[in-house]
Formats: sequence, structure tokens, C-alpha cells
Amino acid sequence: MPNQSPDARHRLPCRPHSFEAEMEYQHKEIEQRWQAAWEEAGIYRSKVDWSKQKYYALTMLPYPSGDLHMGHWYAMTPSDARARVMRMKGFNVLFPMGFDAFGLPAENAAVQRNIHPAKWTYENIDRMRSQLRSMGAMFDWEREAVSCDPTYYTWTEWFFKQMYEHQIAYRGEAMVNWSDTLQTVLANEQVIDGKDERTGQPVIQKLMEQWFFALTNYADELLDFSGLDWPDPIKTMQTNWIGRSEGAEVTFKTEAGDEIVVFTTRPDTLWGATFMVLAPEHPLVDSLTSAAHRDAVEGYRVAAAAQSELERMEESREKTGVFTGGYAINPVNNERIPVWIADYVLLSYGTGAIMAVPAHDERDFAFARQFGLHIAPVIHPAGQEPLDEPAMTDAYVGPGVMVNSGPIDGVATTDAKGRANPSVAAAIDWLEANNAGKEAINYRVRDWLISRQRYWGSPIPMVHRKDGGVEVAQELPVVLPEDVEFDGRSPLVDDEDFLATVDSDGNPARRETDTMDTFMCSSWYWFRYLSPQFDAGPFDPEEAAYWLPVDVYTGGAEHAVMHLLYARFFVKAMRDMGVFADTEKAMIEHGRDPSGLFDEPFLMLRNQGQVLGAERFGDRLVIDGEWDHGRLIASSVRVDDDAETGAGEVVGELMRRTENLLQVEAGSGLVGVEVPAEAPVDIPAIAGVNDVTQLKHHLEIQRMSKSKGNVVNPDELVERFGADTVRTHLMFAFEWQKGGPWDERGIAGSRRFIEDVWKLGTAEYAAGDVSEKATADLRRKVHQTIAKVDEDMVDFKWNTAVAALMTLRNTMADTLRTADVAAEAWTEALETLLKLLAPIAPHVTDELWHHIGQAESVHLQPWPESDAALAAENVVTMVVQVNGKVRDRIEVSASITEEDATAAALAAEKVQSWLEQGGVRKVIARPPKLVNIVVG
RNA sequence: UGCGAGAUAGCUCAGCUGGUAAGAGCAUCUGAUUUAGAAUCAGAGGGUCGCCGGUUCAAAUCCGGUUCCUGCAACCA
Repeated sequence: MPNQSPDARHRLPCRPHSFEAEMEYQHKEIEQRWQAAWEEAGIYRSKVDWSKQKYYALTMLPYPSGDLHMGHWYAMTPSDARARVMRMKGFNVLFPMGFDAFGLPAENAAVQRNIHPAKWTYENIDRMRSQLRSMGAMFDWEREAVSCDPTYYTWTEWFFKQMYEHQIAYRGEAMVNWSDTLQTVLANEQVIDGKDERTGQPVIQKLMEQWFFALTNYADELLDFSGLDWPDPIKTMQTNWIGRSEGAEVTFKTEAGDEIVVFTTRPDTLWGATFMVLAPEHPLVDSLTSAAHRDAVEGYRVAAAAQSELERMEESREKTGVFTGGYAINPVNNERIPVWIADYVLLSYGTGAIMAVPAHDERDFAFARQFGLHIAPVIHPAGQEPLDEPAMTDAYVGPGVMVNSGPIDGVATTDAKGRANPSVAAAIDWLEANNAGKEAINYRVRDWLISRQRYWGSPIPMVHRKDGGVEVAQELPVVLPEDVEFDGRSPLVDDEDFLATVDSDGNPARRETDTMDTFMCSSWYWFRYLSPQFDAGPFDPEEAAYWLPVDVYTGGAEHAVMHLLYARFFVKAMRDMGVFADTEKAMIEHGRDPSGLFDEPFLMLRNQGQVLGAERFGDRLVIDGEWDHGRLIASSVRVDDDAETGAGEVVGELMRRTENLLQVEAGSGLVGVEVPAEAPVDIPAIAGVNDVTQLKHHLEIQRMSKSKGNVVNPDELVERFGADTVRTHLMFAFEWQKGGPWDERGIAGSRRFIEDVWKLGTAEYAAGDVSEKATADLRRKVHQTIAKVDEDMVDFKWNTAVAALMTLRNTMADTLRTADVAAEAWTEALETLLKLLAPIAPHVTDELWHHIGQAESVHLQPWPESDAALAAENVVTMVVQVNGKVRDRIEVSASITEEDATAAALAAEKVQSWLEQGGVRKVIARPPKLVNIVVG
């Protein structure tokens, strides 16, 4: 009810060009105008200011694949909102953006569309920059870094050189993952289930000489997450990936005198080792194999090599393998044991050879039973009869006492790992005393393979000398030649102009043609953001001294054992190579203590989930029954995915269900089905008695992808609803860490919310009959909302923060109608709403902020603080229960004592009749919320 | 198979350390407005909190079991 109250005069519209004409919410005009205004005023420029507390907020930089998709919006806008909150809280916030611009898709585009990778990449970057701008994020564009730019990859090469000179980068021969389709090798971390994690292309194992980084040197340090505020799943994934296990290395000798070293976590079971198994590719297989077994061994090796990792894993768990004909000597008891090869032993783990203890290892047991090999129990199970070998159906892996184990007989064995297990400790001591082995730690993680046989990457700045030596190129950077042709292979390998160079002695030499893994570029990009133009080093120590380390990092969890592991390794290596020496000096000069600041890149990490496309499929149902007025009354319902038409009265997919009414797509159209309570519902996948509510109706969620046609284009949504609405909705519709299916219809609600805020902000509030209680109620609501929103936003709980703002919206909409609060309280409520919403919906809030007469941007305002006294409830409704059932409610003071609460409850009107039924046995008082009276 | 998360309205979710009558947005329905629809406004319906058992004066919440779903790792010696 707008009117001309004098109270409204303190809110003079100060932007006549947008408000006088009409009070309609024009998202497009508002957003474009404010984006331009912010840029012109430079309010998002972040500069070193030692008088202010810094906050480095980072979000994973995108690969310029073409268009910004929903995932980018989902990942970045909450990160932006969080950075804005921190800024309003008084921190000097750096929130930069850039592009991870090297990579295979650019080369594919070159082959398919005959466009140079650089051109393709930079065109995409241009497009994505403008799309990023449409988000209205507070990116500081003057700090942008693009990894494929020579001013950037100069320093990527420089890092490689440092790594080489510090013996962290090395060239070595190893079994590596080779993708024939991609024509390159891949790091272990980038292979999932035998396929390239990006493209799903299969890989095979190949022995090749490649460039590696000695990541395993840092394995132990990488297991230490102390001081890091990271999600547990990520820490677990990295820990599992690194895969530290404690045990011993034991040396076996073959009859020919060769040594076979094995790693085992159970050296205590050595006396039960009755055979050995080598990986098919193990180098000693040749010399071990006897003439009689050579054909079989060769056949097995060839078959194993021809299989992709994927095929190996897809096979059943049935063990395969062949005997080499060779024997080794068990060093603890000098027994002669056969040596087999089998593909369940992996060359890439441990030493590629195992001692097999079939009695106490499930895999070895299965193998022994399959091939009739000897099984020798050496543990007497705790509290059981001794193991009877022929009767065993499984390996025994539990605790007990060592038997048939010579010097360690009688020692207890427990479930503990490593030396904490008495039997393992005893075995290690014996091995070391007898020179047969030593305590050892094995890691599953391997060194980081960084060579790629591709063109569009940072060149590895190395030169192959004529004399066979390798050395760093004379001049950095080694620049990628631009004038090249693409046919699917790297054009570098036959580019004479590129290849020909000279070594440090002036002799003709050949350049390395491999480029670096693009994860190398992204392992240090947040340093480049600090000073993207700096040319005396990878980053300016003065900037680094202030901004480092990154305070909060946001991005996808899929990088758990790739980027996030490499980045941690990289920083530790940089620290050890002295790259931070100048930064440290600068820190000390500015009075900042540098200790411990270069051990980890990202102090806090938060992962967003994924926005999925909603595609819908329901159970396929077979329904029998009777027709009644065009509707089928079911006598039975059965789920059968393979059922064909004709198998029942109605066969089809369940599209919709409301209570017991089904809508089934039965080929000819939708059929209505009513399922009476007595009709049996059979769902094979769910055991027991099923009912109609367990039927799955048409809804399936999955990744958005072009081929599935379920991609939602953020540009269109921004056009229709505005960036503020899209941002708000992305933060409201999902639990950020979890993500979920995109529902096209839901966004209208978020748009309505923004429009309601618009209405509140543009309404003329005129106080009528001011009530003190109403005023206090509104202020309480406001201060409760501040507390809730503050807590939620700091914690990335966007959905509940928006929900809290929506309820404040509801309260304020009521207030606008009742007009019973003091004008000051209304103004406080409105200003608070705008400030709290500003990080989420930056444009509309700034517009309204100016509309209510403020001159400065809402984004430069201090974050509201909750006044606990105002937020506290002073009068509350106390529940009076009798025997746990609510019988009455009474208004009491929030600070009521237990005695008063009890007395009030016993005096409550509606409980009297219950009190008469029996004596009061007990009174449980929880002032001020509840009193429970137990009677009878 | 192991580890983790989860199961609350038709959908997506909130409900913190047990305590009022279980909430929000969307969807649905009714009414107003409209030639009609959309939009808007007013209002309504809809939940055995997966299932079984236990602890308690009191359980969606804690404990045990069970089913289902989902994420990650998967022959790691």
C-alpha cells in the first residue's frame, strides 16, 4: 500500500535514468549497466596493501573448450560470492581468472577443421571471457594468465629446467600408458579403468623412455595433511592413491643365481611361501624359463601384452598363469619353490614379483587351488583348531600364532600392520639379522610421467646431443613453431627447423620433441596470477610475499589425484629448489613470518558437485487387471525390463505416479492404471513384499552432454532470467558440494524471489500504527537472518543461506502490508537484505542500493553483523507435555527458571484433567521450551 | 569386495548437539483478475520421516540390524 508518507523521503531515487520511467525489473539493462560501472570504477582491482589482511580466493581455471557451460557457472559463481563475502568482511581479496589453454582438443580441432590450435584456442578464450563477464563476477582481469602464451610457458619451461637441475626431472625407461588413438603417453593419474580419463580412449602398456618428475620422493610428505582444511574424501583419495604400505623386501635367488626381490607386507608368512609369481613382463622371466615351458610362457606373455589394461580388468576374477619351469630358493627355509608368471601380478606395483603364501592370501590361495600348488599353513588361528590344508576353502587371513615358521614359531600375529604386528616385527628382525631382506615401505604411486607426444603443449626444453647425452636447451623459451601441418601426429617430430639446434659445445644437436603434460601448466598458475607481466621470474616476490598462500580453493573433486596432487608436489619441490627465497626475504622485510607458508599451495579446499541433466526413464511394467471406464484396475503389477507388448493387459514404462494411480506409456499412448491395495506389486530388484510406492517412475539424471541432448545453456538462461537469477538459482537449488539434476521449472521460483526483492526495494514504506512488538519482531528476524546467512556463506552452504533470505523476504512482504514497524527498522531490514544478498545477486542489489539513496556500491559496504541481544527471543512458547504428548502451550519469558517453568506447567489450564487421573510421578523441565509431566 | 555419503511431500532439498503441531522452493488443486491463456494475487491439499528392533518421560534426530540408492577405490602382494 504505497502512499506519500514523509517517511519515504529519505529514499530519494538517485539514478533517474533507470527508475523514473517505470519500476519494472529490467534485468538485462541493469546487469549490463552495472558490469560496465564496476569495470569503469575498477572496484574489483586488487592491490597489495600491507595495512589490510589479505585473502587469496581461487577457483579452478577453465579449459577454453568453446563455450562456458552450466558447470562453469555452478563452480564459479559461488566461489565469486564467497570472495565477495570475504571482501565485505574487510579482507583485501584477490580473485583472479585465467585459462588452462594447452591441450589435445585444440589439436583435434586443427585436424578436423583445419584451423591452427592457437587460433582456435584464442578465439575460444575471447568468447569465454565475455561469457565470464556476464556472470558479474569480481574477477580481477588485469591479473589474467593464459598458459599457452609464450610469456607464460617460458616459465613452465623454466620450472622444468629447475626440476632437471635439481634431479627431480629425469629421463627413464618404464612401462607406460600409451593411447593409440591419442598418439601419446598418459600419466597414471590420467588413466581410469584402463581408459583416458578425459576422452575414454583405451590405453595399452608399453615400454618407453620418457620424462618423469620424482613425485615419489615426496610421497611421505604428501600423506601429511596437517594444517589443511580439505574435505575428507579428497584426503582419503590422495592417501589411497599414494598407497603407502609397510613391510619388507625379501631377496630370493633363482637356481641360476639371479636375485628376485619381492615386496611383502607379511614377511612373517615367508615360511608358508610355496611358490613365486612374476608379472609377465618381469625382466627375469626369460632367464628363468626352461626350454620345455618356453612356448607356453611366450604365448602367455604375448596374450597379456596384447590385452589392454581394460580387457585385463574386464575378465572374470579367475586366475590365469603358466609355470616357467624355473625354481627359486626360499631364503628362510631353503626350500625349492616353483616360479610362475601370471597377470594378477602387476609390474607397476612393488617389484613386479611376489612370494605366494596361498594359506594366508586370498589371491594366492585361488591361484594355488587352480593349479594344484602346495599350500602350507603357518598361522594357527586364534581360538580355533589348527588349519587342515586339504579342507581349506579360503585363505586364513585372521590373527593367531605363528607355526611351522622356524625362528618365529609361537610369536603372536594380529590384525595390525607393519611392525605393530609382533610376527611381522619378528620376521623383519630375523631377515635383517640373516641378510635375507630388510624392512621396506612401498608406495603405489609412481613418478609423474610428464612427456606427451603432442604439439599443443609447453615444449620440454631439452636437447639431445650427438654423443648421446641430454642437456637443457641453450636458450629459453623453446618456442613452438607456428607454421606447421596437422595430421593427427605431432608435427614437431619432422619439423627440421624446429629440430635442428646446437648443444652447449656448439655441436649440432636435436631438440626434444615431446611437450609437457598440461597438468604441468596448471601446477603453478596461481603464482602467475600474482604478476602475469613479470619477466624476471615466474612471479614477483613482492606480490607473492603478500598474497601467498591461497586461502581458499574451489573446484571439482574429479581432480583429487591429478591436479590437486600435482599442485601439492609442485609447491614442495619449488620450496626445496629455493624458488621462494626472494619471496621469503620480502616477507621478512614486511614483517610477515614466512615459516611454513611454502609447504602447501591451498589452505582450504572445497569441492562443488555436478549439475546433471535430467533424463527420465521409469520402470517397465506388466499389468493385468480389469478395464473400467477407460482405466485399468490392476489385479497385479510386475516390473520386467525385458517384457514385450502382449505379456500382460498393459505393458509399458511408468511415466508418472500419484499415490496408487499410474500413468503408463504403453506404445499407443498414456494409459491410466489404478492399483488397489490388495493387488500384488512385484519388483524383482527389491526383496520382500513390495508396494506401489516403490515403483520408479520416469526420472533419470546423468551428465549433461551434447549427445544426450540434455545440455542447458547458461547464456540462454541469462538472457531470459538474468545473471542474478541464474546465480541465485544455482546456489539455491542444490547443496553445493553435492550438485544434482537440473530442473528447468525450478528457476522461475528464484526469479520470483529476485522480483520480490525488487518490489521490496522499490516500495515506498510508510509506517502506519507502529507497534513496538512488531518492530522488535522484525529486528529479531533481521538479526537472526544475519547470523544464519553469515554462518552458511562462510561454510559454502548457499542453499540454506538463500532459503533464510527467502524467509526474510516473506517477513518483509508481510511488514509492507501491515506497516506496523518503525521506519528505521524497515530501512535496517531492507539494507540488510540487500547487503546479505549482494554476494549472490550482485547487480540487482547494487541497483536497489543506489535506489534507496546510497552513493557507494553495496559491494564496498561492510558485512552486516548480528546483534545477539536483538536476535534473542524474549518471549517463547513453552510446550507442556503429559506423558510425552503435547497438551498445552503457554507463553513464558525466554529466561524462565526451571522452578517457574514447572510451576507454570502444573498450573496450565489444559493439563488439569490429566493431573487428576493420577499423581505426578516426575517432571522433566527443559526451560524455556518444554516441560513434560509424567503421571499415572 | 572395501571405504564414504544418503534414504523426510509428486520433484529438489532443509530440519544443528533428542523436546512445540516436521518446513522451503517447484509442481498440483481452488478462488480472484483475464475473452482465454500466461503472469500476478489469495488460499488449499499432500508426509506411517526406507524397513525392523532397542535406548528414553520424549526419536525424523541416538544405538543395533536390514533393504535400497549413490560416490570413490578396485587382483596393491
